[in-house]
Amino acid sequence: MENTGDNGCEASDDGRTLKSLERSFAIISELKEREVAGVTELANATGLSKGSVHKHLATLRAGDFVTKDDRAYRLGLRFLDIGADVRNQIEGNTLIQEKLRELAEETGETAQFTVREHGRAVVLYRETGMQGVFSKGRVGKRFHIHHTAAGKAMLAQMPREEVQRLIDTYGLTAATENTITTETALFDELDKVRKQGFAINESESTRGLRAVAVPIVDSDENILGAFAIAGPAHRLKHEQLENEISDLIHRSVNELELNLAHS
Amino acid sequence: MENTGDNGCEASDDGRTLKSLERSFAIISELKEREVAGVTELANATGLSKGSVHKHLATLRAGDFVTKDDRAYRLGLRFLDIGADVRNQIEGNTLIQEKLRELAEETGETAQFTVREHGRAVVLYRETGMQGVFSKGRVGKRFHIHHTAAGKAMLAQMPREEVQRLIDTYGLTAATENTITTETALFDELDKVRKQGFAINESESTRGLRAVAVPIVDSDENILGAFAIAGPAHRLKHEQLENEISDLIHRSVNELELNLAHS
DNA sequence: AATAAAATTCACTAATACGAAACAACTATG
DNA sequence: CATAGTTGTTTCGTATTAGTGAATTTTATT
Repeated sequence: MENTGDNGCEASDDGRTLKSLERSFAIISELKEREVAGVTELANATGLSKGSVHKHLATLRAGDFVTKDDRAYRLGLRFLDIGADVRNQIEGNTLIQEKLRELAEETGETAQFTVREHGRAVVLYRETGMQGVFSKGRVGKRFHIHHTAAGKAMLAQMPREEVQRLIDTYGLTAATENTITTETALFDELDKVRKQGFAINESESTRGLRAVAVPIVDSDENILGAFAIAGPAHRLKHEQLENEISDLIHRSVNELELNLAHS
Repeated sequence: MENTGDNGCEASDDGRTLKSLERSFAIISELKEREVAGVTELANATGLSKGSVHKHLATLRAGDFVTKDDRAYRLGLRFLDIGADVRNQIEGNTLIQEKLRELAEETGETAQFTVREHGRAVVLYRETGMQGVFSKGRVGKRFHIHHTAAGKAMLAQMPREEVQRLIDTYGLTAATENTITTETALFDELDKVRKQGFAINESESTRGLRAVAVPIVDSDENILGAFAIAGPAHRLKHEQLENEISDLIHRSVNELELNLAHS
């Protein structure tokens, strides 16, 4: 696995941020990767002293952000508590879940609702159909926005200069040999998406994974997110995605948009 | 709504914790309750200066724990990212979801998988059946352990002195007029639960809500959590819970325990 | 356009987070 | 069973830095 700098926790030395908090983030980050770790291990990983790491962990523990069994520290469920709360704050979340469920049932594949946050695409809800789980993309997972169908669907709704800004900030990193990595290719793709009304992901994030996505916008043209259906390339043929499946998603998105407008 | 001190974020003045981190927690806590807030509002709420709150928010923002639109600060999806990751670390999570789904489908009600963390019961997974959502208990939500069927199911599996310790630490706060609030009543109830093999919640956490729960233990007697079915009292009759539904959950739990033992 | 309010930046200082080392608790090993 | 070797926890002095309050910039309001 290449390090694309995903868990951005480099300490910044300008005086505009709290260093101690950043150190906590670093500890959390390391703990996330390791699932379970001890004080010494984390001290080595972060470059902090054992005593300091201990203090951080003790504080995080008091806030339920970290658990400790014996000498094994883990991340706690407070993150889920807050995360689920944040997720439930978006309007129409129950409706969104219902629609996803319909989609998952009708297609038998995985249906996802994705939003963007900063420059990333984040999967907020996920329902899997009968065909079972073809994972990648668990809830909460953050993707580079140009790697995913949902991401491209959202980008296509954004003004060109905003897309440009995202490119300038985050670049166009590759995930597979199919990933779009040049500006011109991306803008061409977004034009196509805009014309079609849906975006397709042809193994651009994971080899063997296909997906279609349709953007969701409210009456004020705000991008709320995107619905997507994803599955293994051997089950989901390209023509299916372009026809039946994109139609299904469109129908769901339209119904959702209508319902949201009346509330 | 009474303040039971749920979001425990009182600053402790012993030198064993990081004060600046605790202040961040306080800000996060306030932000969670308000959904959206500005610097001044948070400064007033926490008693910190505007400048300081700003610095905290800037740092949290850099870590994707907070988002800012215009002058509106909100909690970010990083919490969901980490939370979902923590949740997925528990063994057999896919199996658990499958079983919940079966249960939700068979009963038409809401099926939940709950674990304990520290003295609380936390809903980790949740599947809703056709009868629709009778909410309370979204994913990640933390309950006082004696308020819920799942909590009582887990307590019944714990050694008496550990239960005692929890009571001593957290007390037996009331949520409704049915909540068990005395030690003797609780221990009696746990005896009953142990004999029956399931726990019932008769409007002990929310008026009009009934639930049954069965504990899940592994081959080493470790308590992994509990499965529960919950729904409105008018749909779920007491006899149903004691008979058909508790049997259904038992079957699922047994299958799950078996599967977990072989891995 | 003018005024008000809120967010951000700045400089200074008191608070405190950090590191190093001592101490305690637990593991492994002979 | 004793001893050496880890690992976690606590203590303490000090350098760092987090916080305050005011100045400055930005955004909203009249």
